[in-house]
Amino acid sequence: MVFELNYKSAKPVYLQLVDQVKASVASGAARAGDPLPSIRPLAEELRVNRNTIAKAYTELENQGVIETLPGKGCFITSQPSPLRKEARLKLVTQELDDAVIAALHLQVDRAEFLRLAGERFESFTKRRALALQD
Amino acid sequence: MVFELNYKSAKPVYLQLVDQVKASVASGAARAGDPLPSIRPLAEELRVNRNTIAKAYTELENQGVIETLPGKGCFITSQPSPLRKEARLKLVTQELDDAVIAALHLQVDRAEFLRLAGERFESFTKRRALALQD
DNA sequence: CTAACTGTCCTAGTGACCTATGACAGTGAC
DNA sequence: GTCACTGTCATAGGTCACTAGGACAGTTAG
Repeated sequence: MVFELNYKSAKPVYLQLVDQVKASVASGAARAGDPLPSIRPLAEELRVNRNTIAKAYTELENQGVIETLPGKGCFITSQPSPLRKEARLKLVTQELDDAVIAALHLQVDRAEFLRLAGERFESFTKRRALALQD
Repeated sequence: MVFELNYKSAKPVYLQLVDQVKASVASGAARAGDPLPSIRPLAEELRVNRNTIAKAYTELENQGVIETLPGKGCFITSQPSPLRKEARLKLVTQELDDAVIAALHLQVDRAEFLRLAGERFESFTKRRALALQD
């Protein structure tokens, strides 16, 4: 797993890590059972404090993306979301609304928006399919 | 313009205001030339400090959503984004990637994702069309 | 057992955010 | 001109998220 941090960003480092782990899982780069990098070495590599990594892992565990085995490490979970379909659609809708608002402010029309949406979805699912071949 | 603030949210109040103004513009509820509420009365109504509203308006002006006429107030701009099409598509793509990642984590498949995307886009454009009738 | 690793808890410093207040400049009605 | 409005700036103080370093408990290899 390769992380890229933007220390100047308004988004806290630990949330950047959360997003990147979730993106890795979505793209298939990380699969159920895969271990996450150990906190201390990763902190040293990224030049941040151990607790920053630990906070990211705690957040990922709360979201059900990873699980912690005491003394052994953190691992990607096989994750069926426990939420009802209604609740899951609502969460995706909120993300889509942000994208729609951005599109309307940036003069991106409906056709182009939907083309991009399909393109990006397939970008992730194709990468996931490739990763599953290994 | 009606604002709803969540004081417990992790998102700063001034950014909540920025998002809501941008959403109003996207939905047509606010149109070019429309005045924004004056800083002092709005601050009193929302029970926040004047500076919090001022910070939101400053951010909106930086983003080109509104403009300030000294001594008169703040107004929605007729806003063609100055960015090149390439740059605008990149920004929308980033928003869409967030939505795709959420969808994949929440077991929302491609068809449903694209259906939602079209539905939400039209939700905004329909409201905008209705607002233009007035 | 020791040693080296795993994640976790506790305490503390920094800075963003919000608040409060006063003072300032530009506009328009009178 | 005065007065009431507009947004802006400077200052100061309080709160909390974020980050940092030390000490701790569980696991595994030797």
